[in-house]
Amino acid sequence: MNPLDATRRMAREALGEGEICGTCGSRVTGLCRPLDAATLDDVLGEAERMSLAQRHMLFHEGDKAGHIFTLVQGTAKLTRLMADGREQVLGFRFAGDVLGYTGSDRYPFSAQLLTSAELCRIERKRLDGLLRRYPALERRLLDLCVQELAATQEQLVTVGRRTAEARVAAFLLSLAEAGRRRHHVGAVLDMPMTRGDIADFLGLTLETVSRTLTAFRRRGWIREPAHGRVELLKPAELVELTEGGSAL
Amino acid sequence: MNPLDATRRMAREALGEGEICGTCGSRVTGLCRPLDAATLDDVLGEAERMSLAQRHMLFHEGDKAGHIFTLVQGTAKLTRLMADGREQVLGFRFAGDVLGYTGSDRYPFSAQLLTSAELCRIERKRLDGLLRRYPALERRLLDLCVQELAATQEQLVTVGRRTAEARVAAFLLSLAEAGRRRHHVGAVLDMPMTRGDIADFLGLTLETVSRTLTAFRRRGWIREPAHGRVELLKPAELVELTEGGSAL
DNA sequence: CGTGTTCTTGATGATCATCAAAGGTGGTGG
DNA sequence: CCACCACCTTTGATGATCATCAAGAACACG
Repeated sequence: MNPLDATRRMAREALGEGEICGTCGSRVTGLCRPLDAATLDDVLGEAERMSLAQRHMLFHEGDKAGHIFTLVQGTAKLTRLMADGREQVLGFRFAGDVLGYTGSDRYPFSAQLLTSAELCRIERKRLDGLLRRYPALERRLLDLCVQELAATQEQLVTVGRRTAEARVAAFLLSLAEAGRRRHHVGAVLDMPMTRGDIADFLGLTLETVSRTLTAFRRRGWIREPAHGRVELLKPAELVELTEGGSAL
Repeated sequence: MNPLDATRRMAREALGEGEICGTCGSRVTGLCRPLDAATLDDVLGEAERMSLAQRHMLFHEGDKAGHIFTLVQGTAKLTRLMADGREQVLGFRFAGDVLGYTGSDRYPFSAQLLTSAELCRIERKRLDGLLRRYPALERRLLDLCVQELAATQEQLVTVGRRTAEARVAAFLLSLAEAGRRRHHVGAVLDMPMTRGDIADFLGLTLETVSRTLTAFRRRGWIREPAHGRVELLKPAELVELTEGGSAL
């Protein structure tokens, strides 16, 4: 008997919004969130679950876009490489996010895990078939794309018009927001990215990011109880910095 | 007799890729590009054509998202306002582009015309009905969204990791690229945006943009035969600047 | 022709990058 | 279990890039 059958049956039965899904995610987020039982069953039949180690490259910029991933557990960064070797981080992705959907047949950026991760992937051409059969899936993809676009535009404002301190503050707040979306409990956030990653995200150098974080720490605005963890002690101050920032 | 009938009949007959469409665009681009005759007929029945003057605000950030627009003729800028009044230009939009599709019920940014313009708009709830009836439309919207996302990511690289000169060069090249997409003929490009607009797009000040453009002019890389016009005389040099730029 | 807006150009200085080096941290293998 | 090594982080000193302030020139509009 196919080991998937049990989990599929489970999925078909437990399908409330954000419910647990045995095969595709700890909660039904990712692609599958709004699907009805029959559709989900079908989608899961085409999907493949996997565990990968920290630093694994899911795909490289320019690779053939063979799969769409949904991150079940863990964190990843999306990056574009410049001609001279420096990189721009386009964004970070967390549990429940979908990665690698493209219009063209090549990935326009790279995706690398920052932590070990669980994920679920589906072949691009299988997905195309599913999209044809289930318009709800296409709608879901459109919603996700619109959200990503909004987040990227927000990031453009941050990088284009804010001071170094305001950028770091905005980053910390976005971490907290991402935690909230994942129903994260507790005040301490995971921050698995290095200062270099953060710098490449914010258009700064790692030295500036480091200096800014220690400044925040000294002001009592944040706390770093362990490596890869932060707590925002004074979110209001961070927000104010973000808003008032006289950048240019 | 409804004056639309004639144009609709025309549209139904002439429907090759990029063909002329009497009601919705000088060419069938925008939303309607990949639609078959019956669908197009239906969509056009729900749409409304209009001419607007330079500087007209199509909508403001935070407004109720009542319409989706496709720009038939002219240029617009999309902007987000910061708390202190400065603005970030998220992008420029040209003939054939679609504006104002959102996941939420409010526009997340403002749209203002830089030139007088012709456009075609459709009510949001009518569009929703059409999307339900015609999956091809939803697919089209998804493709457009993916393209916008890619463009915004590219802009993030420009603003985050390039020098002032490289940013201006990238902007000029993107203008040329946009011209190409619209089958623009001739070497001289329209550039209806002010130095201030360009600065707000690139995360610079208008003075820096001005200085950089005069520098390019003095090097013989560009020419401005009239206000609101540019010609790229040495695109290769601009590309090199864009690539080699040691920014941070 | 006058007025408001946009553009250009200059002088000055702040922010943040660059270069440099030392202190931590985690991981690996002996 | 400890020691070593690679990588990440912190902190300092210096300077370049680009913002800011300022004023005049060119242009568009009524």
